[in-house]
Amino acid sequence: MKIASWNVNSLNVRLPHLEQWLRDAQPDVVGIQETKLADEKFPDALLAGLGYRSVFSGQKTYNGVAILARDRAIGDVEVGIPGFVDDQKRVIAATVGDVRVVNLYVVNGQDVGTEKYAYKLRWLDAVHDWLATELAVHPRMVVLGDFNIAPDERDVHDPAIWHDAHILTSTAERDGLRRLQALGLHDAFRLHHEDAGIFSWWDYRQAAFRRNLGLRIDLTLVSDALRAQAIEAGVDREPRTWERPSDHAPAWVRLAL
DNA sequence: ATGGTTGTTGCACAA
Repeated sequence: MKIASWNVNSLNVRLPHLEQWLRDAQPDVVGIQETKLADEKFPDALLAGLGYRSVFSGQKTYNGVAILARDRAIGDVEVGIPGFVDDQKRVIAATVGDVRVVNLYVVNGQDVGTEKYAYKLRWLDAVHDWLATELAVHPRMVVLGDFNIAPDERDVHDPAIWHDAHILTSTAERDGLRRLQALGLHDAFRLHHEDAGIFSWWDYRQAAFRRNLGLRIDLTLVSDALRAQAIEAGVDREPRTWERPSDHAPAWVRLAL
């Protein structure tokens, strides 16, 4: 069972890339972020034609998340963080087979010290408390998404720029991610790779992709109960080479299920 | 990064 996460940065623009990538990569489950589509505009019929059921929670212009699944029903769909009032559509969870899939579009946070940064930290706290209770109900869980946090120095191209006072790498953000991991959620990529310099996002500016000036901020976390079954993980750089790409590449994990 | 690029019921703002 191959499970992937991809921030498509507008599903309207990237739908041809998504179609191509579904054919190439053959994922069983995909969490999509930044669809930027209201629910009535979501291309569920088109995706069904490609063999994927979909559930989604979106809004125009910003945010928007979805879960796609092939050959398996999608059940128990939950949208948002219970008890956390938020107009921004950043969270969707559902059960696929016997795996609980939680798809997160983590707040970017703009800059350390801003109001958006404070919202990011509050939001991470709320996700932490929610997932702590969810894991008790659904021990077989994959939490994936655009985390907008690079876990450690191996996940940034230049630690002198991306340091403890910088957005996406600040100490408080990394502590927030570590608290999630401490619930028993393991970065599947790091279960199989120790190397630095494997990234999932490259800024559109400064020819960052060509120069591999990136960060690894798109993650697939597997719960304790699934850890031994996470047999392979990686980032698929290829869609980032295509014409008019998303700034993110798909991150994936393969479970022996 | 005082820079730069992409996306949007766009023309400023989010990333």
